[in-house]
Amino acid sequence: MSLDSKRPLTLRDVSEASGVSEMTVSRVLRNRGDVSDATRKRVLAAAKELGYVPNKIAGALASSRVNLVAVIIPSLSNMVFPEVLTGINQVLEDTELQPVVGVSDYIPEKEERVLYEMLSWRPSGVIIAGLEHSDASRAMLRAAGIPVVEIMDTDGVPVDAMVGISHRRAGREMANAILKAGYEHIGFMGTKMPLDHRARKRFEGFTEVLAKSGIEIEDRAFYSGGSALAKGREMTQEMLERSPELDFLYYSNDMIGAGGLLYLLDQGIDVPGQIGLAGFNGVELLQGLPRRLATMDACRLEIGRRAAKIIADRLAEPEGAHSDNVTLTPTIAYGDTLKRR
Amino acid sequence: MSLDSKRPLTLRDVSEASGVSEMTVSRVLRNRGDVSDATRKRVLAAAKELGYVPNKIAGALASSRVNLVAVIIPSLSNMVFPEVLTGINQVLEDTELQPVVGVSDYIPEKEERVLYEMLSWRPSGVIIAGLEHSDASRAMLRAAGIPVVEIMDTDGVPVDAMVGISHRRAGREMANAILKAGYEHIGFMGTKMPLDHRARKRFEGFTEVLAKSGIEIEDRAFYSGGSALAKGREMTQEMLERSPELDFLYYSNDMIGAGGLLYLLDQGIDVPGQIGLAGFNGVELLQGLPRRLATMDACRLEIGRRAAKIIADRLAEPEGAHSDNVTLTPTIAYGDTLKRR
DNA sequence: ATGAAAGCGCTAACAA
DNA sequence: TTGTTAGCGCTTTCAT
Repeated sequence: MSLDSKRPLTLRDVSEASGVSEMTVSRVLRNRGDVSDATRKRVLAAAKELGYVPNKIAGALASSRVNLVAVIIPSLSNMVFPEVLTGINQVLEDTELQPVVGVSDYIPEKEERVLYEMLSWRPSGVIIAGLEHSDASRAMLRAAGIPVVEIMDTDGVPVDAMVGISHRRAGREMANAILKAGYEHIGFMGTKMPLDHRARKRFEGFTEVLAKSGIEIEDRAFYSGGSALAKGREMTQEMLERSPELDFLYYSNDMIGAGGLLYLLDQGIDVPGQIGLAGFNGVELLQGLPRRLATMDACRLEIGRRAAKIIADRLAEPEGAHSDNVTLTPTIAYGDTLKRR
Repeated sequence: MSLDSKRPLTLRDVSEASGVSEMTVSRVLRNRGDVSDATRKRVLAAAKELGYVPNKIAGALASSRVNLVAVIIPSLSNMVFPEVLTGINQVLEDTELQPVVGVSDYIPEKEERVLYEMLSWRPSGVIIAGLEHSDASRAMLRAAGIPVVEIMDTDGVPVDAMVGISHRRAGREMANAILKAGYEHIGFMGTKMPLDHRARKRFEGFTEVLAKSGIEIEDRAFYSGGSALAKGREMTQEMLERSPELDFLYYSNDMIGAGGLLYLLDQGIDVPGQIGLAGFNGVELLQGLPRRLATMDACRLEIGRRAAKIIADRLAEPEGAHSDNVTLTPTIAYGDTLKRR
């Protein structure tokens, strides 16, 4: 039974309850140094009996070691970032490190605030989405003196390390595949997110390749808010009514692409004969659709794993001359909505 | 420019750079007490110039105040918990409080570990999913001496406060609606998760009502892993081949329900005439489907908001005789897959 | 194998 | 308005 005092328990309480010095209690609780089996047992018993929970704040201050890894991502509400977190978790679970997640909502100022807030807890490392940050944020990252891994994107220069894919290249490859398949009248749909740099880069790579063949995007639409699947449906209908000549629709993410696909199937339109479709991300959801949408994997899980690995390795071996820039190269999944060749 | 030393900056550095005592610097940085405008400016300038980031660890230890709220949820990989987090965030954003998320993967031992880990940072409050926890977890929650809100479920006794819906009632209501609509041969599909107590309670409520009408579930199937949409598809096909007499399928979540719906539409089966369908959660995704699946909202956003509100209020006003048990009552969304009456 | 002393970087409480 | 003095609860370091 625990004493029902209001004051949280301290090492001292355990020390008194077990008749052992605070120092020894501390050693037992951290499995450090030599402690006789007898005292170890007494201490453990006392701690459990009291229901003692160590105070990491005091511990961290004294040891100036904090096993926290700050993870900053733009959003939790599309499946992509949770999957990155899963990857990070998988790797950190085998270490002492604990991820702590902050969300920036794609807003640089908010990212800056969140970063500041997290750095003030003196984490051992930072994993942060994207290569674009405010000057202040970049300065903080550099000044923190801890491993920093920028993830998702490799089209740019990292503060320290980076793990991701080239979204520009992803856009280019999809454009090439589409042209090779013979499509010529292309529409684009995406999110209304000027600050989603990865979507922007994909788009840039995409149009760049089209331009080389003298082709331009013939119609485009952007949405914000609401159910992506429903928006994909609506936007597709509207776009095809507006631009019936289109023979290919490129979506900036799989969810709206799936919405478009469902709409076209509803309408009995021949996919990919009459109209081809492609999305981006390789979300699991697509497996359950009546046809598999063409897409490109964003390597989310792997990115999370590699990033966490870099942090863990650096902390374990602070010496090594680390140059950790990992570019993963996803390939196109043609599915059933993009003619092959 | 910051001095490129390896040692992190301290208040003392700012104090020296600005020629003001540490105490006054501290006051400026926290907007506390009276500080002349002149010194305030000097301090702020010095801090910015150096790129000082306060050390919350030291601050928290000294003040024994930590504006962290521990949030413990079973998973990030279905849309339900991220949405709860959104609600929590919305409310906490207007306060000093910061949510910190831990994931238990539906495993009590892991929940216990995560809780222990989080409590060791001495948060100001805890929001934790579910009412079922290990004895040790419950003991920790009680002993922590901070506000604890158990969320999602209200079928049980909370340690302190709770916010959620009655899943048993949700199951009962759906069963009633199904019976009233005249369906009699019912199949059930769900996740293979003995530890998802909310799904279990819905199922219990569901079968309880059926039993009163002398009806039993005639077939059932459970899945784990993989794309829920795809699993819903497969399981539905298999079940109907096995049990062609079924005229209603009740799914434990909307994703597998959506998979089933897509399958039935593919097959040209009359929904809800020949077969009725219902899921659970009210996920946004359903809006984009060719037919709207019948479902019941889990009130995710509202649960998050109310829980955060309770924590914030208690901390603002530690006196009030709080008895915070909030039961939200979702209603059935009939959609297009459940006959009305 | 165990203990004592000092101090991590900050803030509460009081003094000037 | 500003500064001084004691810790917060632990761990480091050194002694025993």
